[in-house]
Amino acid sequence: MITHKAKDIFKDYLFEKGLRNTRQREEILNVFFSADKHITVEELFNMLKKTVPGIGYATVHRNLILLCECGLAEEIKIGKQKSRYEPKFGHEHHDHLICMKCGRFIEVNDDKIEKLQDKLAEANDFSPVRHKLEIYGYCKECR
Amino acid sequence: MITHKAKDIFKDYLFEKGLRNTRQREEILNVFFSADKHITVEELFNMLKKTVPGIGYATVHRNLILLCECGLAEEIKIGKQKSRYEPKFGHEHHDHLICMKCGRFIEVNDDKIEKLQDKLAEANDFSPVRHKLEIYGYCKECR
DNA sequence: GACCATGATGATAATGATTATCATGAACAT
DNA sequence: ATGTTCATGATAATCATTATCATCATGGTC
Ligand SMILES: [Mn+2]
Ligand SMILES: [Mn+2]
Ligand SMILES: [Zn+2]
Ligand SMILES: [Zn+2]
Repeated sequence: MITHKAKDIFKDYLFEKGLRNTRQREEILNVFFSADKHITVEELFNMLKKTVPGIGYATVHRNLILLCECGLAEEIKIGKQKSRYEPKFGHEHHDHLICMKCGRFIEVNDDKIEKLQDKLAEANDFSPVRHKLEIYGYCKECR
Repeated sequence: MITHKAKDIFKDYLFEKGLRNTRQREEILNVFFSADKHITVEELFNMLKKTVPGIGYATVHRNLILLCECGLAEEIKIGKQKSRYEPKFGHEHHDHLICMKCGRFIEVNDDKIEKLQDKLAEANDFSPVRHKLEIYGYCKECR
């Protein structure tokens, strides 16, 4: 269920930037968070057509970008697949185990790895900002 | 300098698959390995036009895929950038530190991280096959 | 060397996700 | 209620990648 908190974050962001509340934006937020998975623009667009007939593909796309900007979503690009967006409210940083058969994403986190990454960057005179760790293989059901 | 070994690997692969040696294939291999960096199809295409006038873009693209198939190259996709290909002959597995300003790739490797990744996968009933670790930030010259 | 089957090439078009454009409609401060 | 300006939705543009296809070239055979 989508908390009021996420809605507030979005509304505050819109206000700050001088942007407007719209029926579409409300529904995009609702459906995106209720889906609660790594979703493509197209998938979200198709879901939204039921609640907001006539909604445009570009509107969904534009607002996913907006959600990313205010930290409520994150774009995930895997190889050549189309972009996916994951809800980020209340989600800590995590990495992904990606099943090469069924496509399932398992979200994981390992503090030791995170720390070693920082050390590795440091050792190369590199200031890390963010990182992406994806492990491809086969999940329990698929191996 | 490109060793005979890489050429042999390529030729053996072509023979196995019933494919043919061509002037274009020879030059693509030569130029790709002498460039020795993460290169796009377009960049390689432009370099090749000097040695093989009239060479086609599609030919370069097709043969980079071929080089990947026989293990002499690896495709690197970073976000929405166009695909890059890196020579893999004699290269061990490594990860990348990617400068968000100048675009430089620093190749790194950390055994501890590699081992922890396997443990992490194991702990999630996941059989890892390969992985991708990219750390984005700023290099020595750009921070 | 000539011949032939078939893969390779290069020009071009198709594809498809993403992004831009623009006329019209809607939000919201006054 | 009005006006300004942003948002929307339809549509087109973009652009890397991939497919198509007529023609050429390779490598095996005689
Ligand atoms: Mn991580
Ligand atoms: Mn690694
Ligand atoms: Zn699976
Ligand atoms: Zn740099």
